[in-house]
Amino acid sequence: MALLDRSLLADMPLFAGLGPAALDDIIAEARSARVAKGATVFEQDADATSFFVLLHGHLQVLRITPAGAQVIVRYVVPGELFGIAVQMGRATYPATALAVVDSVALSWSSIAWPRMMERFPSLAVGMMRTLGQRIDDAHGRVVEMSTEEVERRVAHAILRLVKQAGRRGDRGITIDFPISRQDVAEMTGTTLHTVSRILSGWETRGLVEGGRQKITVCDPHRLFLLAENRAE
Amino acid sequence: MALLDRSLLADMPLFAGLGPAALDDIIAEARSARVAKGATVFEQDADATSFFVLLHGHLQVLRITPAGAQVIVRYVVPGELFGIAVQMGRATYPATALAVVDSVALSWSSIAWPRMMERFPSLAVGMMRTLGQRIDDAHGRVVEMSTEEVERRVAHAILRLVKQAGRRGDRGITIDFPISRQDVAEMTGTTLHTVSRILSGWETRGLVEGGRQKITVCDPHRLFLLAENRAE
DNA sequence: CGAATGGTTGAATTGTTTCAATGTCGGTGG
DNA sequence: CCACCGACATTGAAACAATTCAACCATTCG
Repeated sequence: MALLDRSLLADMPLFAGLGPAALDDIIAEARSARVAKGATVFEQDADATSFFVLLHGHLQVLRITPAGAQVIVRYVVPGELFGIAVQMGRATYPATALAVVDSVALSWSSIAWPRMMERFPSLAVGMMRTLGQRIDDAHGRVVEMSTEEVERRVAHAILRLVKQAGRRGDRGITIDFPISRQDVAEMTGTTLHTVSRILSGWETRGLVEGGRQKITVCDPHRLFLLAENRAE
Repeated sequence: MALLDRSLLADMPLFAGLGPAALDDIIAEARSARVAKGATVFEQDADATSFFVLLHGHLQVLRITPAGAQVIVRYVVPGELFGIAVQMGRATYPATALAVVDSVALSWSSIAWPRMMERFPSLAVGMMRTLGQRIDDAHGRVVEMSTEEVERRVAHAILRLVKQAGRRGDRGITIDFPISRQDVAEMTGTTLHTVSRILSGWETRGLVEGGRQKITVCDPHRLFLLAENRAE
């Protein structure tokens, strides 16, 4: 495997403002690990022994309710932090991180965090920004679920995924990892049946193109208008 | 008005671990302000010039959508931080804070925060804890809205309010500030009609007692079972 | 090739909203 | 002090969006 290099961290918001020497110090403490598709990096309620940065691949972060229902909290894309339970003052992970494709992550021991933060106080600022961003996203989702009906929620979810992980193709922009109707349902609080009907409807109207665990958005602008409920 | 005293901050998680001298320093920079019932402390999208601690009273934090729908993000109870947009790396407040009863808040200038944090690094840790708690709450709510039907969401919301702001009376535990059916609807993503029907139903069964802008929980345990969907 | 996983689509059902009407409480002003 | 107005609440009936139930098809993979 290639040697770990500070360039991996250089353009992450959390590490912005740190010099090369600092980045070298920080990366010297990191370990990297492969995660096979379908494997978990950590599981809900397990001891939060590490925190992570995704280098390669895509993860689902999901919560499972006592009743057994799954909810996808977010998708992690390369360059993002995840598993930051310690920083949140928690002893255990609040959710499970599952690789949806073969992935690679960098990890640091949780107990290293206080020391890192002491040496580089800007890490605390960056972490608060990250946490703040997550709060904002989560509140945005609460607002969405409170005020919008299913079709528009699905439209917003798809557009978010396209933005994060869209790959341009000749028929439109495709979400760059396998995603099932069930997954979309678990992101939007509905059933796979409803998602299937909605996507079929859109396909008829030329907005998207479906496929097994695949979604291609052919007309992002019209989908956006639909999501915002402005005419159509 | 009474002089500001460090004891106001002493038992807040954010300031835990700071000595008397530090608390004196911090409170010396604070200003206090009365907020009349119905007035706002700050409004959504306004410049985040200050951050706050509630000393007395109760606030609603609400988001308004472009379409005009309101969603109550949370209720602020005495001792809690609010308006911490700067710490989240934002220039503007993401929501509006509205006093539901006459209230008193302590405030600090946003520009004082970096200096405070530099002098007392434990503030950063405490703030990350607070932010983490908010993320957890918000995700919990997303899960709830994704997986539970309205009646149980309303039950959970009422139980949370009772826990935060319940006042023991002879007929049960009453929520200690005026709260309408519409408010409960805006917390749970439903309509005031549905909330009214649900509360009426509960009243018939002896679980709660209603009233104008008033909710008294007579049988918290049975309401809890209903919220958890375990028998009834 | 067979089994498993993912997807589609009709039909029936249901929880919730929408529409509408009416009632009640509390404060304000004549 | 009482009348009236506005805000809050209740409750029926109709409409509807989404779920549930069910059957079936397609694709992938071992």
